Amino acid sequence: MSNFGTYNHKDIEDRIYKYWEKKGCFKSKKNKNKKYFSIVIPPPNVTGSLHMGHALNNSIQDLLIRFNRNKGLETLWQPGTDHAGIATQLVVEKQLLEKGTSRKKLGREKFLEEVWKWKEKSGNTITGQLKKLGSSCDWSRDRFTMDKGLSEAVIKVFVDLFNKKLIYKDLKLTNWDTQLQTAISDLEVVQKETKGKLYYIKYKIADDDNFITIATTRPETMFGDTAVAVHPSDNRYKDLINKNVIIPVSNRKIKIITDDYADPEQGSGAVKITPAHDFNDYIVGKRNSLETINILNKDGTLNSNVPQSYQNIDRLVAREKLIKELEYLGHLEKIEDIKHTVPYGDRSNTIIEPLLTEQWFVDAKKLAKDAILKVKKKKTNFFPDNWKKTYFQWMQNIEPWCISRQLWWGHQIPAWYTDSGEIIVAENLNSAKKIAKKKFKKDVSLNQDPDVLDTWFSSALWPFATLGWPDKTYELKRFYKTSVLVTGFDIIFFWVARMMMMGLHFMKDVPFEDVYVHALVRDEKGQKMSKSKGNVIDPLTIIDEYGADALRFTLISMSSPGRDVKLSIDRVKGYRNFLTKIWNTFNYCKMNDVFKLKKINLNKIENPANQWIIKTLNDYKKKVKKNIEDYRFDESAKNLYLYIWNYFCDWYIEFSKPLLNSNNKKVVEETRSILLYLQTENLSLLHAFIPFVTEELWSLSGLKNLEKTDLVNFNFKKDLKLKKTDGIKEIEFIINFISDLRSIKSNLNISPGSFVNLKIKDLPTKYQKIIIRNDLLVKKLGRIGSFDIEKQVSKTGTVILANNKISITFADDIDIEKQILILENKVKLIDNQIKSAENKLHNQNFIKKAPKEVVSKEKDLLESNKTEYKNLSEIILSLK
RNA sequence: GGGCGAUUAGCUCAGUUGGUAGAGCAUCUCGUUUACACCGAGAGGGUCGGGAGUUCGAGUCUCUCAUCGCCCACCA
Repeated sequence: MSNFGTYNHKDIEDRIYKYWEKKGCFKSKKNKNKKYFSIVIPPPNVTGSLHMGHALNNSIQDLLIRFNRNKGLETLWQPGTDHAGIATQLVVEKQLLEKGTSRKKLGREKFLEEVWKWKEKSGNTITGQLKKLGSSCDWSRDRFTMDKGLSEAVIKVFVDLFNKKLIYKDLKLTNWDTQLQTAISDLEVVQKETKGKLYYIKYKIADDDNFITIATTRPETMFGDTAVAVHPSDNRYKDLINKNVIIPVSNRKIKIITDDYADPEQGSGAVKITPAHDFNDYIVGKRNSLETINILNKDGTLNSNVPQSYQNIDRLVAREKLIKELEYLGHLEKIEDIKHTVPYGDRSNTIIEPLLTEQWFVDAKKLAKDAILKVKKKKTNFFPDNWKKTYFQWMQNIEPWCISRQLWWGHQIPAWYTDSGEIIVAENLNSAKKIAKKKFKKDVSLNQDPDVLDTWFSSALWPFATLGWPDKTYELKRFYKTSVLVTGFDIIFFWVARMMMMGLHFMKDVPFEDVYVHALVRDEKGQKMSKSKGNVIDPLTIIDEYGADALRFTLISMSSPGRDVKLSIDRVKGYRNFLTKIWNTFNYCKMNDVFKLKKINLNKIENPANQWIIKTLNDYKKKVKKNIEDYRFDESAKNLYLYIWNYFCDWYIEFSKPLLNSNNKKVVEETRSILLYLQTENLSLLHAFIPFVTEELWSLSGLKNLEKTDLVNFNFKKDLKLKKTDGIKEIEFIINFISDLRSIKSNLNISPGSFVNLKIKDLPTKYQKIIIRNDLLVKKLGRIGSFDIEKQVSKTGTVILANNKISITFADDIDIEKQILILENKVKLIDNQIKSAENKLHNQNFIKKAPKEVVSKEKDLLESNKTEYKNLSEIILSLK
């Protein structure tokens, strides 16, 4: 076959991935270079499936990993998945419900068996999808937050922090999800703006006929009231202080107290205090030694602390019932419509209740100190930099982290209780027993805490636990701290901050040097993708239609710092076209026997075009590499695209055609070698962005045999140093010349394909020589029949080419009028520029204060503009 | 209430110490020439959200206003 056919990603991607995996191409290869490069993957939910956010996140990571692998560094991309406690438990519970059974019916042990089954069944989905994307993780090191090693690490960390009093158990008001019936952390609560009602309720003063009015959005909690507070300086209520009021319906007596918390401006100025069901009231209650009365069951129904007729009714139903009764009893003063925010659980999407429960907490404030300090000292850097502000703001105001969850799926808390309620924390039952025996001097029966840990607790250990901690493995020594963490901003608090705290505490070093924070992927209109809106673009659909390479290149080129990625299919299509273009350059090379060469033979490069393309390649290679190192992936993709399409394809391949066709054997051989070299370089530079198509072309073209390695494990070549550079400027001139000529032809409505004859006047000898030396290129690309250098200029076709007057003899009739018009417009533009430059140069302040280079540049510009103005004016005159 | 960000061509976005505004897509015109029509050549299109200031000079720095987005906190 004379070429490689057409690019079709479907024939390539899966096959190539299997090849890489089978050959173990992603395993890190030990070397003595001090530098290394490592990334731990943000573990996706084990039962999840790939969405655009993952696709972006992993495209970037793979770009970095492959790039550094090609740089020859010892490289590790540590993969793994997360057990996603709540999410996974919910999924399995839903399945059980469909089967007519439930978690509770099965019991803990059986239920966990079901979850493990589901994990085994669906756990490979996300991994398979990451592979489809081309992710070059070292899968032989695949980890799971609930695997044996990680579970042991989790337990060890818990015990250690407990012993250092950085983990403790406390009875506190915590966010309670009444549907999932578990505590959740502050971060898992989302505040939603809601339309609500503000109820004004009259409480009767005891031993008096007067009333005091309190305002509340949650009247049902009045059964838990233990005081009414007014501001000490609020004269309206001066006489009522320390009097008792009677809670309607329940008829319980509570006291009117003073507290600064009561705001005279809000509501009626008197506020009910319900310490067991409101975070502010809880503090007020503590301050005033008030009783706390819990009125809620774990499922959100009212408990036995409320009047009988309200017991076991859901709080929201009870609210309606109570309002009716209050109205009937004459205690309801008025109802106002208000907007306020209501806390919702991020998983269950139900209203969260503050509830007094015993939970386990991490003393985050202490751990945060070092985590703040190390970022201030730039031991870890954020990209873009301003995310560190967000990080600081949160870390400096950090609250105790509630880590216990009343779930079954997760790491069970390694705490045991004696019958008398003593707590023993140990790594397992046996050591707990030993500790207990020592402590109590006898065998005692122990029951393990039924709760599990927040999933983020195990995720926080990810950067060192996956590398083998607490064992002192080679990988832990070699790859911690990791080079960079690639993540979305939505989990800076959930994950990044906590990894910093844990990493610093247990490893005494930051978990990553850099944190690259990427944006959210939105649809092309900038809307968040969501199932309900129906605007979700599934990466797998895109991969199927356009290929993973096209998707990767799109996402990378669109990820500019600090901006959301607005994904459009058109963009993907455009980059798929780019891949086809690359493919076709290989067909071109194949047709010209480039790949028959046994080796690249380049010493002194003689031909100007060949010198020029090597210079261009070197320039862009430098740019692209720097862009990647600066985390400017958008720029790197842009420069690569520009180099390949606009320089390599549009100019160099076109130049190479007449060169390969020439009779000069030396030129032909040199050009072939250059093409072979360029394609080697092109593929190696492109590989990290678009691994599949590049690896395929590498092998098809025979570069694999020539370089004796797969592209994935190829090390970048050193730049080819040019020994002769005299041709570079020549080609720059020729490109200008040809561009101008094409533009003129188009302006004159001359068909781009037709040949013209040129007569050149006033052309400095320097340029004459350039044109003569490169006449093959000029003639071919400029579609020029002949050119003569002469003194006489025919009136009809004088134009400016590359700043020189040149007359053209055209075969066809030409539209002189149009050309005159265009030239006149150009003259106007130049005239404006001349005026502006003259103004500047007449300005003494400019001359004095502007840097010399700027002034001299301005002078040069003025001169060249004046020349062009003169030339153009003459030509216009001659044409008329 | 506190913080962060955005506003540049019809659309999506670049524009890194202040020095004559760029790309891709879309549009229009022309075109089959050693790869590629998923292509080539050319062209049109912007008072850089409004206002003020600093400066010889502002898309870029400062202030202010407007609109939009996000995060945190509060909410009787």
